[in-house]
Amino acid sequence: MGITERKEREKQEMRQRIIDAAMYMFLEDGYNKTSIRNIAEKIEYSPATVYLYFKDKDELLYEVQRQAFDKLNEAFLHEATDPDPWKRLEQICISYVRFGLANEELYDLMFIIRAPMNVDEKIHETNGKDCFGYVFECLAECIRKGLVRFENPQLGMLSVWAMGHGLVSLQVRCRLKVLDLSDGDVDNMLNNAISEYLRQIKR
Amino acid sequence: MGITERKEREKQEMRQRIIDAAMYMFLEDGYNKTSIRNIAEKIEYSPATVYLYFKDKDELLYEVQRQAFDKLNEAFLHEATDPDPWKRLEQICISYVRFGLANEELYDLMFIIRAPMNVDEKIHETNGKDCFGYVFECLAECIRKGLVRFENPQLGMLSVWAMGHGLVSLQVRCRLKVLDLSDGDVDNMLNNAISEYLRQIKR
DNA sequence: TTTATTTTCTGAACACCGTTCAGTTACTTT
DNA sequence: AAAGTAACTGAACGGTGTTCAGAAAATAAA
Repeated sequence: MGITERKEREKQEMRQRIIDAAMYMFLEDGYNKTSIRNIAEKIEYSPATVYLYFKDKDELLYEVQRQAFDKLNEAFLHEATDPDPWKRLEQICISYVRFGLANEELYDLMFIIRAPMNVDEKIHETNGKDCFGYVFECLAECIRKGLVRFENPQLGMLSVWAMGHGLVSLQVRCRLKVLDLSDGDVDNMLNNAISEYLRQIKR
Repeated sequence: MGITERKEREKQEMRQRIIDAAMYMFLEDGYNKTSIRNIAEKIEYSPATVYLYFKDKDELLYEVQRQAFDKLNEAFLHEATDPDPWKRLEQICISYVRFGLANEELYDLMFIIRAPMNVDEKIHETNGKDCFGYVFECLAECIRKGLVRFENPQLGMLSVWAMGHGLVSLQVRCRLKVLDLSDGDVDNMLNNAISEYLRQIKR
């Protein structure tokens, strides 16, 4: 009988509607300023209903995060496709920084926010794994072909990621104001910094 | 008459007592989990009293942050004193990362947390300015003496800072779990990453 | 010393938050 | 139509940052 299937489908649809509303609100106001009540209001349900589909706010955030990582992965698959691994690495770095600066709230809940990483150990084995793998594979190939001044791919990965994340997160959290630059100059500076770094790690 | 002076002194003492309690609680439980009520309880005053000395929670955080930056500056003045600017830069980087990893909650409210940077534009002109200046001066000297593969001191500053901050903040916010390393290995990896980076920017 | 004034402090409240649960409503099965 | 199940909600709990009228304490004036 198709009735249970329809029910299941409806359940998933409801779940997705909540996720979409959460995504919308998180992007609009950020994670902390968005309440379950806000999300419930947006989909015209009671706040309690949200808890029939998600254990708590963190689990909801986790689902939004998953979709955010899909979005970053998509960016990689569109903007970082050069067959030459070194050029691809360059594209990845530029793509990563661009993504972070263009989607500050999304970047925040992917890489900065505290919450969801404490939910469950196994979350790290899924969320963001594709993105990580894509970069790691590229970097490993660069190392194998001697295109880069790293020997250990894990160490290289850490270094590249730290630079990208450092640039984005300092900007996203307004710490670059001490540099006393105009808005356009900051963007330039960030791009220059990533280019400079790439030049430095190139063999 | 010394009575107004004593009053003023007492007011400052009270202020400091609140700051100390806040610092203690922030370090213990982090900024978000610490409430004004907790802080008030610690000093055995009513929550409302806190608001006689601080406009809001952010202003209180701002004062704690100021003392945190003093602490980092002290670390620099103790651990990064080599007369050779390049060696001093190395010491600064190592000192910075060590400080971040050893004082996660402090690092959090200095460089990661969102709140206090929105309080007032002029805050950035004071908090952390000393630390920033210390690093900047050192880097500028390195550039003047051609010890480093940078030309623009601002760009170099951004790069060095981004790397240091990237390493610390990824670790502090548990994003390095994807690397699948044991705790000791992470520490090693972070140290190696900073050494590797220094090698790469050295002329 | 007693009264008046100023300073310091607090209890209670406001509007929010995440979360739970008894009880209502809507749907499905008999 | 009645019984049973699934979906939903109103109201509450204990928490949050913050405000404010009024109590308490310290100082000044009489």
